[in-house]
Amino acid sequence: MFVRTTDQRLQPNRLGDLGFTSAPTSMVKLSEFTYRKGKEIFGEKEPAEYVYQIKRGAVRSYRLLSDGRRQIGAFHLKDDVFGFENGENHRFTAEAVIETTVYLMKRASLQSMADTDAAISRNLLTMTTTNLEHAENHMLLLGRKTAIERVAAFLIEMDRRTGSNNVSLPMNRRDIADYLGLTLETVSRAVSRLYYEGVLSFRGNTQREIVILDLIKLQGFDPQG
Amino acid sequence: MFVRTTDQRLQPNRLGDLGFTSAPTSMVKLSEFTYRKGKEIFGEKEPAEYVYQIKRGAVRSYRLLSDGRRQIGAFHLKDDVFGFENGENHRFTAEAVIETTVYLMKRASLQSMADTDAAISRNLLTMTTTNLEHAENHMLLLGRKTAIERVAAFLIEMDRRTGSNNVSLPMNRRDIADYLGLTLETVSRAVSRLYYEGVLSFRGNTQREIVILDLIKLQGFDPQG
DNA sequence: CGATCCTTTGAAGGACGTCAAGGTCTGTGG
DNA sequence: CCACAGACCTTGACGTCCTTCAAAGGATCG
Repeated sequence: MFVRTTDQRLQPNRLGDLGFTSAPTSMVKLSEFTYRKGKEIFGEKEPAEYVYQIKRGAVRSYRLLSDGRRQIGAFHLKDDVFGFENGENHRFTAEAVIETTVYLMKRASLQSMADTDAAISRNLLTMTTTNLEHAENHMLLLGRKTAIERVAAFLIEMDRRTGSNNVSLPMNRRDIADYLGLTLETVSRAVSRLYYEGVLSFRGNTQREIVILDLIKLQGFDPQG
Repeated sequence: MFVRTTDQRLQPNRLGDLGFTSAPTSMVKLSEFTYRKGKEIFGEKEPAEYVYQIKRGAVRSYRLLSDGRRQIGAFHLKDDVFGFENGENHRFTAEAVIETTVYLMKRASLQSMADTDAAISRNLLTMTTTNLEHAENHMLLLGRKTAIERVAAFLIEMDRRTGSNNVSLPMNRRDIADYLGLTLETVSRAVSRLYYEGVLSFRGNTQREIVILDLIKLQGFDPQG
């Protein structure tokens, strides 16, 4: 039988209470914008003028080495907040993985709100801590897990974040590889192996629509803890 | 000639202004404690009762996989603050790398101080952001850098943090390896190579006392940026 | 000054990367 | 509706960087 946990507490960046959707609109001007697939939302080292929340779509945040090697630090999905910086500049480049609509908020407004509202200030700390926890987990993955373990961990993460065993991946194999510190071929081989082991199958006629058939067995591939 | 930057702004966790050393002692009870080499200061998932600042010594923070694979997330050196958690429990195990004396402060005291003092609250956010930036840099290293690049980056980091080209490493090769996502043999080979390339030499009769002879050349091994 | 820990170095193996080819899916224009 | 181009994915063969295994030479400390 198939068991699913519904615990959503670890969902990263879900912060409707940051002021994006619930704050008095009299205080905050809330606009939105749509980016086509592949378009850059902001670049590394650019001034951090806005904070974003995803209404629809998916975003990748990454850094590059001088020779083009890329490390994706996080994928941002529906409702996730991203682009918040404590300092002046962005530390990542953010791009739309697919067509993506975001809510925008001026960082300066958020800062001033935080100065007067201790609750918002605490939320900024909570949000940063959530990002830190994600990065800490990812360091363990990148430093010490094998290819199959990384791919399993990725699928488990996507399963948890979408809250469904029908995982629709917006990103391609190269994006996944650059998130997991692998090559796209190694990711492909790992997914194939999980398919042949009966852990997952594909839906429709694309390899991006994945059905987790056996979450317990999948978790057995990831030695977390 | 040998060039050195004196920019210390990125020094992680240096927070004398957190209340550890400069706050009115009438408000805060400040005690200290000494741990012998190898002793655990706190364990993963334990309640986060105290926040620590290093008076003397060095500390490693790490997480384990079930089969014993270890990822060290950070080394904490003199003046660094560590063990601060926004949540209830520690997310890492912390151990003294060598004999280490720390200042202790009750987390609850810090929390209550933050509630009344916005400056302290901002410092907590800044500290968490500093940790996040370090983790982000480390993800790039673990995901996309080669062995020699990782070791070079590590030596550059230690050089910067100690503010001296005479780097005295408190940790052994295994610790370095577990920080860099490598094996101790690979670290040893990389250090040897840098020695034979004239980038560094050793001081005294131990391999832990390293002299950076050519920081520019060393930086050439690390493709950061 | 002996026991233990740490580091280096060599040799061999393996996991993942690289290179290459072919298949599938999607969108577009005829 | 079909043809075609381009993007994406899989799979195989081979290469390589790092790990594993092993041994020997310091360094440290009782």
